[in-house]
Amino acid sequence: MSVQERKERERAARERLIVATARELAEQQGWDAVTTRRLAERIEYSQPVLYSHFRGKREIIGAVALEGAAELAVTLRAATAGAASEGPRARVTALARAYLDFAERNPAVYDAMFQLDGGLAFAQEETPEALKDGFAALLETLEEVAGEGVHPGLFTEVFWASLHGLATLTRAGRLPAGDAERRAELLVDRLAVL
Amino acid sequence: MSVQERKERERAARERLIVATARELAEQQGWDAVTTRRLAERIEYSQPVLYSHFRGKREIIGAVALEGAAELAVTLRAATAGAASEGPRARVTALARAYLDFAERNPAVYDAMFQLDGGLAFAQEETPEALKDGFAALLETLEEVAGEGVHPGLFTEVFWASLHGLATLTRAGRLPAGDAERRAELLVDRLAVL
DNA sequence: TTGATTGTCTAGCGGTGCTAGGATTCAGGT
DNA sequence: ACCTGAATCCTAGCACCGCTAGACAATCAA
Repeated sequence: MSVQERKERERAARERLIVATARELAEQQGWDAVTTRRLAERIEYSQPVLYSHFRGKREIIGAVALEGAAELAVTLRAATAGAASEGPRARVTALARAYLDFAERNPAVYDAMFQLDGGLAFAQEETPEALKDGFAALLETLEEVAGEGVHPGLFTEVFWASLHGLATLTRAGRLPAGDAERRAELLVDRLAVL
Repeated sequence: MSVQERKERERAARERLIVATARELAEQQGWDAVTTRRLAERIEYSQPVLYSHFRGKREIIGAVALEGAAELAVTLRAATAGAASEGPRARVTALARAYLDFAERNPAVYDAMFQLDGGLAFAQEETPEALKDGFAALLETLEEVAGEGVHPGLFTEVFWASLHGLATLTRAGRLPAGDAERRAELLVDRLAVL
């Protein structure tokens, strides 16, 4: 029994290594640079080993996305908890800032989650828990500022989409980088009902 | 002279053919299916011909993006002009609807403009006119609902980013498809100052 | 010790964007 | 009408991609 368990541990460790290496490489040089060859070389195994853990590159992206979603949820909750005693407005501002900050600091992970195809299901039954939890973290803070007669889930979707638009357009150079903070403020001011 | 002119006309026609074919292929089967080989085959020339018109695939995407930007500007102006006499609120709603509708109807073109790398400059001096004009079309309608003391350009950026977020997340399956209309309404309600 | 199972690798397939260099066509001068 | 040089276009090939078949070595059960 113990031998099997050790093997399973080693296998799990290698899988974590693959995901961590893919993420690292993507953050360093972009997802285009994450090829199966390079990835295999970095983990010091041959290419086919990757396929004994994941169906393909897309599933590796998906794994990075899940990891990122869990981190994002933690980050958002920490940010709103930090502003817990300062009223709803401060909480929402902190939430928006934390979200945009996460997207800026982890562009490759953010892409894996929301831009690339990681083969994950969204907004459905079979959506992975980590993703649902990320959305839940948003909802927890936003439901109190949704406004009367507005469905909190719907409001969260709109708020999230707006943040997502800001994050992606800013990072893709479609919006001037300097005014990011002012845009976020304006968004919070208008969307949140205080 | 006339010979040279004819050649130049033919060359321009072929360039239009390349862009139109790339766009068509992208809308039919996605940008992944737009390979230099397939594209060359469809226009009935060999691959290297593409490179006598464009530096590479990225520039072809850029050309499609410019075409799309011009169309988007026309579409948006037509939509707001159609609601010209119905007050600012109707105009903004028409604008938002037209934008989201464009993104939904022309996903490949929309991707070329805002998701993919077409090698274009944004929000800068050397930004192509078509892109500036697209932004101008948004601004024309939105500046009157920016609210007092809010810079119209900044407000337009925020509004645009929000629409962009809705468009991309919806199309990528990250948001449930059914409630698109309600989300758009909520967004307009909150952002526009009437 | 043997035989089967598991794990890993080498080698290779069909595809990608892109380009060097040769063949062909054609305009313009004699 | 013919030659010549330039412009045009294509064949063939490079290095790389994601992915996989099949050989080989290591490990375990009997």
